[in-house]
Amino acid sequence: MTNPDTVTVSNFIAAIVDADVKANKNGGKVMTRFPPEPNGYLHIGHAKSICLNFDLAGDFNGLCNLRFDDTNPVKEEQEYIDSIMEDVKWLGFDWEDRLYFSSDYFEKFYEFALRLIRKGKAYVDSLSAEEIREYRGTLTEPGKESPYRNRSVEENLTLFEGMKNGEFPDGQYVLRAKVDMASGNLNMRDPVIYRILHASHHRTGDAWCIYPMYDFAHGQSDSIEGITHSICTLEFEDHRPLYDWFIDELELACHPQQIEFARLNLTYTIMSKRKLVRLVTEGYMNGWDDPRMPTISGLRRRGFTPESIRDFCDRIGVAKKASTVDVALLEHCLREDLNKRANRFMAVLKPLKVVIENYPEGDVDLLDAVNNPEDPGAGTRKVPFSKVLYIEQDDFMEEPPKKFFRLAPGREVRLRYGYFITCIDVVKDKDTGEVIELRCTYDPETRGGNAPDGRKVKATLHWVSAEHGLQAEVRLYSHLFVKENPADGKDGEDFTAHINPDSLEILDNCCVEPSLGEMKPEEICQFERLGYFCADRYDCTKEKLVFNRTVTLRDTWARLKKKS
RNA sequence: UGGGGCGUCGUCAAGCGGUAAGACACAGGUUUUUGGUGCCUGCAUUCGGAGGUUCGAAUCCUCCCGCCCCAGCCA
Repeated sequence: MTNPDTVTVSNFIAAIVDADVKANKNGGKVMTRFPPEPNGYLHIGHAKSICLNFDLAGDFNGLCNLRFDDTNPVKEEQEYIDSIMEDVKWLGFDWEDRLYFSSDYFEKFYEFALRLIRKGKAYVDSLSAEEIREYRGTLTEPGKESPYRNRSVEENLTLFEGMKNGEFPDGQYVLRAKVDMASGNLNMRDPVIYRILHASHHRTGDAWCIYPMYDFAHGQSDSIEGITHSICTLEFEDHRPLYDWFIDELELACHPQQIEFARLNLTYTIMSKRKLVRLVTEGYMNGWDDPRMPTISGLRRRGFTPESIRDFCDRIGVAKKASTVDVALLEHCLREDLNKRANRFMAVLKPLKVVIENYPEGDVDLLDAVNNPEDPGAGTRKVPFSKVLYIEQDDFMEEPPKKFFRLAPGREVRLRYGYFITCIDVVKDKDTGEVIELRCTYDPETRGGNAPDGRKVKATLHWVSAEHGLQAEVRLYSHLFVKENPADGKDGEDFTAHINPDSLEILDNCCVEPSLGEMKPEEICQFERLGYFCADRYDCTKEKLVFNRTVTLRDTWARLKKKS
């Protein structure tokens, strides 16, 4: 809880709230809400909204509710409610006892509708959906009033009750607000506020067969909960006049202020729920929590920390300009967090066998390794060294280019925490010519990694003792799409055409140092020189180690290579 | 051609009439037993454009241009 006087107003919404608090609007109280529809999983765009709403409340001594906007039973499911609650909690936010559902207010909404009908501000329409569309007019032409617009209050009441009592099939009637068919704002052209839906609701079961539309539920829900600032995304800006109209016509005591901000877009991914659902149902992804998904559960499984996501949401800011944030910023926030907290280990993803010819057969040397150079408190561990090791295939080149510092024939390098070794011979497969083994010598004087004579090497390689290493599966993830904005469709292609065929590479013959055998599901770590990884939340067991690559380390060598 | 918004560095984003913050990215340098990290340096004479007001304009006015959203009985 922060003292409002010391709050740094970090965006235009906070500025509005700050001014309202200082002017003692709403008695100086602040109440916000995060209002997801349970029709899909939360993604990082929602995280922006969650952080905004909870932080706004937190910064101004207020509270933030979690409210499910569950007015459309045909699209909503309990599974989504469960996942949403889990994700919000995981992100680090707490709605305490303020878990609400729009469906809890169905009775009240019904009363509100009655009130409108009695005021002559709502009517039951017999027009079909197509007819309503035709009567609505176009962007440039005004709409026409429905012939049923002036039914008597009594007839409206009778019909609406009939709708409620299930006397009519879906689509037979709708209840519409009587606003203005000539408005330039389409939302004001007598919007439908109740439709007949003989569908079972995940919470109210079959109690209702009429359901309110978003516009007739959202603002009223806000009002009922005493929300002071109703934060939503830009596409609802056109709905604000309607939002205000309902609250005014219903003469509700609490009139929340709707404020809109631009939703988050990220490069190389998509954020639309409709598209995300397709990735899942059409089998492009292995579920909503596939580590390539921008969903909260996907990012979590990928190895992201809640702290890094919150930091990201802080840094991107809040404004009204439609924008696309470079995913590199998200990755930067991630690396910054992981660098401080991830313990380091050695893991060889694509093993190349190295035999140290002058190392005694059967000897094992337990070397000291630092767990996290950024955190002395993380301590040290022992790493076994022996005659036969694995190094990374990428760390050897038979004919090294100018700037390649790693191992090559005749060259000396350091094995991290181990010894200096020199490559004296290369063994190749007779048929394919592929390098299958390196013969090296080591310098016993360099134990730990320093030469007493002060001689330097240009590279330090990670390695794992063949005899002691553990076999592991490693899943290498990269950007889901090859195109910066897969959804722009300007090339006439469906967004699925831009899925990165290499977004997942599974390596099942990796060799990792013994201490990694202790990793618990979801535990994060760094594989030195490679990246940050986590033990897969579901698949990693003692018997079968499975690691997900969360993000690579910044790799200046890779960039150099790419340039040339 | 209706209504509602938005245009400040490659990408986000401060700025609110007194002479363009910051972050990411990028480019150099430095440190380093991770080509990681850290540290240092550089990176908008200019704010979509054109006029105008003013001693002074990204900030005020006018016109123009561009982009986004809206014609679900979705949210």
